[in-house]
Amino acid sequence: MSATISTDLIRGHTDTVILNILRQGDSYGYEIYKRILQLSGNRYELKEATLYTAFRRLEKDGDITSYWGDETQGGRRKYYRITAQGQEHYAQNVRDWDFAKDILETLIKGGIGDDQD
Amino acid sequence: MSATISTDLIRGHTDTVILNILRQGDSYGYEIYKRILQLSGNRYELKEATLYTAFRRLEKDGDITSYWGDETQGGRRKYYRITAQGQEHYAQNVRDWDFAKDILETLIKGGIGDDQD
DNA sequence: CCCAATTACCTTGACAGACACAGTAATGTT
DNA sequence: AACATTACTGTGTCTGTCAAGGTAATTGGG
Repeated sequence: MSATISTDLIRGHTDTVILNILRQGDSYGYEIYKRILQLSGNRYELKEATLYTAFRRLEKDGDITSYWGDETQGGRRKYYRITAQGQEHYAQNVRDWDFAKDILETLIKGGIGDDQD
Repeated sequence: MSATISTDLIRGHTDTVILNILRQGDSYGYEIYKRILQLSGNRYELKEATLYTAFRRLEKDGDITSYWGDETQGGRRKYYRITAQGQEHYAQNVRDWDFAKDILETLIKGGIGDDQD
């Protein structure tokens, strides 16, 4: 892996990243893990512990549901599906991110004369 | 305050925000607190506990130094000054943010056909 | 002149998200 | 047979943020 993203820069975005992948169709843990690596060009690895912790959280909150795949042979797979509520939360999270991004830019790079409102 | 930024979206950026303000000149806690409110257009309030925690961390790490103001009368003020190392860390943090931002955009909004590398 | 608001600093304890580490179990490859 | 890979799970730890609490001086309004 080349340069990587620090933990704290991704923090709080994990759920949104997972919901975004599930918007494109049901998937399971290991596939999502691989997909995130691929989408980030090997620059961000969402650790498995973090991923499965997020699944519990999202399912408890009603943003996703899960079901076991019917692989009669081969490793069992637990599939996750985004719910209508999850779709709404995803959309809200994206709005929050777009909103926060601009303010962060100002706070991080802004200086004299950049006052708001 | 109108809409606000969630804690987790700002997490990990606190030090960078403080360093950015100190790049523009020495300052003290309460002034920095107010400045962040102002720069964000009242959309983000860095809590005092967080601010003073960050001062300890930054000073311990050598990114800032502190000295008491010489207000002979009036409330004492503890001023903070960014060090050369702090300047370097600030620059690196900004690079990290620019880098992470693009990847985050992809992970949050990207879909099929957005593969990297 | 008193009282409330503001300025200014600080500490402690708790919480939540991310992850290191450890484990289980099946399949595929050599 | 041995090893890598796929696939899922639990436990305990670390770190940044913040709620809640505290101290003390100054300023402005009634």
